[in-house]
Amino acid sequence: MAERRTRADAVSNRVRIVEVARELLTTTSDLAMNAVAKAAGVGQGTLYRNFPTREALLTEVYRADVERLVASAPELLAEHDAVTALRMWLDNVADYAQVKRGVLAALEPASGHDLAGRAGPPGRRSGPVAGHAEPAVGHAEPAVGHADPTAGHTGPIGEAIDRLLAAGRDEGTLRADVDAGDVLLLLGFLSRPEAAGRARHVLDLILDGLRVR
Amino acid sequence: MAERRTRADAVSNRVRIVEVARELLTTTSDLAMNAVAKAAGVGQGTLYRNFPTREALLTEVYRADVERLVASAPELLAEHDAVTALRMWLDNVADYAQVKRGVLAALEPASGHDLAGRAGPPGRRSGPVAGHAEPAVGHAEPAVGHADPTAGHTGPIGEAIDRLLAAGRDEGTLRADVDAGDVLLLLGFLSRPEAAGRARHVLDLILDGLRVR
DNA sequence: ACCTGAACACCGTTCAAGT
DNA sequence: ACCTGAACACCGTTCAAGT
Repeated sequence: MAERRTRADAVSNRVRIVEVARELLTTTSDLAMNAVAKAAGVGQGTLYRNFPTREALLTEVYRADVERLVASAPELLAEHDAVTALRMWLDNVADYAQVKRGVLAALEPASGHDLAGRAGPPGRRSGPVAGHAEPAVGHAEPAVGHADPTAGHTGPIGEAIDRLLAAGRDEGTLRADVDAGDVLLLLGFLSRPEAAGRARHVLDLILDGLRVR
Repeated sequence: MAERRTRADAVSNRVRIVEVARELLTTTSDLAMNAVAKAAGVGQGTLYRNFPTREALLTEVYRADVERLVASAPELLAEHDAVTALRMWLDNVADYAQVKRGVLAALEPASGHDLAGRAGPPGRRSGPVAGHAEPAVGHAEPAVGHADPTAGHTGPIGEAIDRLLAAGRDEGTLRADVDAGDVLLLLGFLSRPEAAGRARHVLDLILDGLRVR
């Protein structure tokens, strides 16, 4: 008797939200939550129940792309040496960042709003403030303030990178003191608009720094 | 008869705004304009006349630090080879980014809001939308869409970097195909909170990529 | 079980009116 | 000449009330 079927309208709402969001992102890269709700023809509450954070929504929007990207890493490793595979994979990421204008940008931490208090006397103040769902690509759990031990769960993208790095380490062609977190930090430049024409070139520099001398 | 003295209250307002902003930035890294005006005890209009954009305000807040940073480049070059000088200079930048939490972050493009229209029937709609003053550090004039020719006026920081790069090029120790824009893009990682413990290490990787093999 | 939309607490920015 | 602050057009997020 468990596993009750979700209502049909609920399902269609969810997919419509994602579709609309994807479409809006081709134009705006900003993605105002209110705008998504309006464009999808649902109340804000519906939007928020389905996607408690903007990250959650973006994760869903780009899920297929991220999976493709992740899946390509072992495929490239099967046919090329690690350095070449890494290079090709990074080019894929760059292309992806190019096309999906603002994906990486949209997934950025969203800054402030975590000061807990605001000291507001009037109003609601009930649930937890928000709480960062896992981002689809790059930069997981900042754990603000203290450097977290166990360092790095960086999500599926991070695992793909680690696979490429490990292969290079085994070959002796990539530095052993580099992990996915380092690479993700370096890749952050792709989210900047100034990276437009230079992505390839900067990737050259990065890759050069990752190789053993 | 030109050069009329500015009113005393105007002057004190301006310096108070900057002081207050600097202080707020030690706590928040967010810097809401309204909050600055309130804390400084001035109307929003006064704030905006003095600093038409958030960048303009931040530039003023960090002017002294930026100048120090820029001035240190030739000093380092006088006493060390180019690679060492660059390395030390980058360490300085990292320290700076560490202490002034959110400087680089605060100076980021601020994303969207440039779609000109919004198609709003009611309301004002008068002056130009905004217009990006020059940032104090990193990433000048995106010129969204087209890769601008003449590539790179990257401000004083960019010039300091170019000086360091040129020295290395002359020595034959730094790659000739790298410019300040590349380095600024790579340095962007410093603005991410995840860079906290790893800044030095990632700088190692970057520097390695900049050296001739 | 799911939905809507008013309501709250914020933003940035402008501009009429004051001194 | 400079200032204030109300006002406008947005945000994100929550929650009472509906179906």
